[in-house]
Parts: sequence; C-alpha cells; structure tokens
Amino acid sequence: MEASHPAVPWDRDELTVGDLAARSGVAVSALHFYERKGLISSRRTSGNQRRYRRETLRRVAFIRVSQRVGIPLADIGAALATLPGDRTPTAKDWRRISQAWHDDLDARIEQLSRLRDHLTDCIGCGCLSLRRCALTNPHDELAEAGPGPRTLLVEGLEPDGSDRPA
Amino acid sequence: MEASHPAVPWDRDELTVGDLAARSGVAVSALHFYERKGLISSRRTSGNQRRYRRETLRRVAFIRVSQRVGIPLADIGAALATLPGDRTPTAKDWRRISQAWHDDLDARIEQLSRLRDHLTDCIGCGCLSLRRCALTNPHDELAEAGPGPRTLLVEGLEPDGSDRPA
DNA sequence: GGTTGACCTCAACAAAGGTTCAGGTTAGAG
DNA sequence: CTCTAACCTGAACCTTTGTTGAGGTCAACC
Repeated sequence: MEASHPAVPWDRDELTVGDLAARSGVAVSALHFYERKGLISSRRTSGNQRRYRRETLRRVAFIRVSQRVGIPLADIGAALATLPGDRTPTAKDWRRISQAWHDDLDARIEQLSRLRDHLTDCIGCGCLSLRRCALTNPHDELAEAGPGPRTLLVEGLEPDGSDRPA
Repeated sequence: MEASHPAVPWDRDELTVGDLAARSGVAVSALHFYERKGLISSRRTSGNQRRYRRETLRRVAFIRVSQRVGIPLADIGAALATLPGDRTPTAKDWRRISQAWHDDLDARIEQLSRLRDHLTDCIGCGCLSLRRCALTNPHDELAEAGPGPRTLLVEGLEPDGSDRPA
C-alpha cells in the first residue's frame, strides 16, 4: 500500500524478499535467516512484508563471497556491522572490510601450506609422533580462523620417545 | 580380570579410554564418539570396559591431524577403513592414505589462492557484480572439498548490468 | 471481488561433531 | 572388604547454517 502507485521511482528501488532471492541466488529462507541474525535488515510495509533497499543486494553478495572464503556468519555479521549506518557504503568501505578477509585468507593459506608440507613427514612416515611432529605442535599454530577443528593437538604420544611402529 | 596378573606385557600394551584420552589430548567423549562412528575400535574387558591397542593412538593422531587439514570425519573414516585389518598398518600404509590428503590440500590451497587474488577486485572495488565477478562465477569453481560453503553463487546482481554503487 | 501466488510467523528437523548429565558398574588401592 | 576414581550407557543438549511445513495473510490480476 505505501502509496497507491506501485511503480514510483522510490518504490522501484525496493526489493521484495522474493526479488532479493531471485537476484542473489539465495533462498528466501536463508534471507530470513540472515535477517534474524542481523546481517541484513528490511523495512516493513503496512501489510508486514519485507522491503529491502537495493544496497542489500550487495550485502548479500558480500555474505556469500565471504562464506565461500570460509568465514563464519557471525564474523561476517561483525564486519558488516562496521559499515556506516547513516549512508550507503562506498567502494572504500567495502575495500576496507574485504581487506580483513584477504589477510585472513593469507594466513589460512600459509597454514595449510605448512600443513601440507609436513603431512608426508608426519603421517607419511608412519611414526606420527605427536610430541615431535610439526603438524601437531601448537607452537606451529596461529589463530586458526575459519572452518575446521579449532582444538589444538597436544602432548606426547610416547612418553618414552619411542613409538613402537609395530 | 582377563588373567589374574594386571601387568603382564600384553596387558601393558593396552590402553584404557582414559589413557588414550590423556595421551592423545582428545576427550573421552570424543573417543566414544569416534568409536560409535567406526573410526576406532576396542576390545572389551569382562567388565565391559574398553581396551585399546597402542596402535589406536596413531589412528587418533591421524584423525586429529586430518581434521585439522579440514577433512570431515566421514572421509577420515573411509580412509581408515582402507587400512589392513589383519595386521598393524605400516609406514607405507600411512603414507598412502596421507597422500590423498596432500592432494586434497593442494587443490584447496589453489582454490583459496584464487579466491584471495580476486577478493580485492570483486569486493574491494565496491561493485561486487555477481554476474561479472570471478569470485562468484561457478565456472571458476571446482569440486570444493572441505569445510566452507558448498553452494555456488549464481546469477546476476543487476539485470541491466549497472550496479548503482550509491 | 475472487482466485492465486507471494508473503508472514513459528516450530521442527537436518547434519556434523561433539559435550554434559543421570543413573549405575568396575577396578584397583589400602 | 571397602572406598573411590574411572568406566559404562543412553538421552538430551549445543552450535552452525539453514530447510521444510503448517496455518494464516497480502497483493495483484481479471
């Protein structure tokens, strides 16, 4: 209802949840979910239906890209929360928050590379001594962001240092 | 009870679930869980308590390292299932199954690197056009193993090709 | 003004990877 | 022989990221 003309310019600028879903390729249920989690927000019509600003399209795109990079929704939400609320985010704003992902990704890639390079030494050799292995050594370990196990591997496998391979 | 001597050599070779937990740094509840999932197995004493072979220590270490690499438990279980059941796995056995992780890791690192290199182009520029962006383009996408979102990003952001940055 | 598709809320379920708790048994030290 | 730490099972609960369904409303076309 809003006004009796359904296609005035400033109405054109708003998207229904279905529009947003179609345009972003994200299911309506996921958009509702993101909204419950505070990652996106909407205005309600007098009939209680959601209307999104076009800017939301970019937020959703950012969410999906970030998830693909392996960032949990909570972190994405925190990053989005740093965007200005009083104006539409600029290229600079997006660049700033994407920089954090870039750094995160760098660290993650570095860590995975180390992991890979030690895999053969540590598992491949069959000894897998947790005490000595670089793979399982917490010192080797950084903040570990992103998916995957967060618990660190600890302590010694063989108290006597031997490993009894057979 | 087994036999009336609690410290005979072949008994020394067995670990209680508490021992295994202490040695591997994994909670007892997690070990029970791994056992329910078939990743490890135990003998039971006459009093129904678990006894693990020392070899199990290496399996648990393998599980934790694999999780750290980002492999789901089900896949780890499948890999472990290829180990010989009739003898203690050798260095060669472990090398073989770790090779698969190595390859997986290579692919994952490659993909993350591509993602990182496109991040600035795609989010950083502020346009985030899903249609054009390499980040969101399924063609760019491979099997995507490991943690993180599996759903592909799709379709166009702006039907008219423009993006209305502000 | 009626039909139909899109929308609303709330609740339940899913899968992964566990943890916690209740209620009861065992093992081993003294 | 008794005490207690460690063990057992099963069920419930947790987090994340949503999906599905039931029951009901809204909006737009003819």
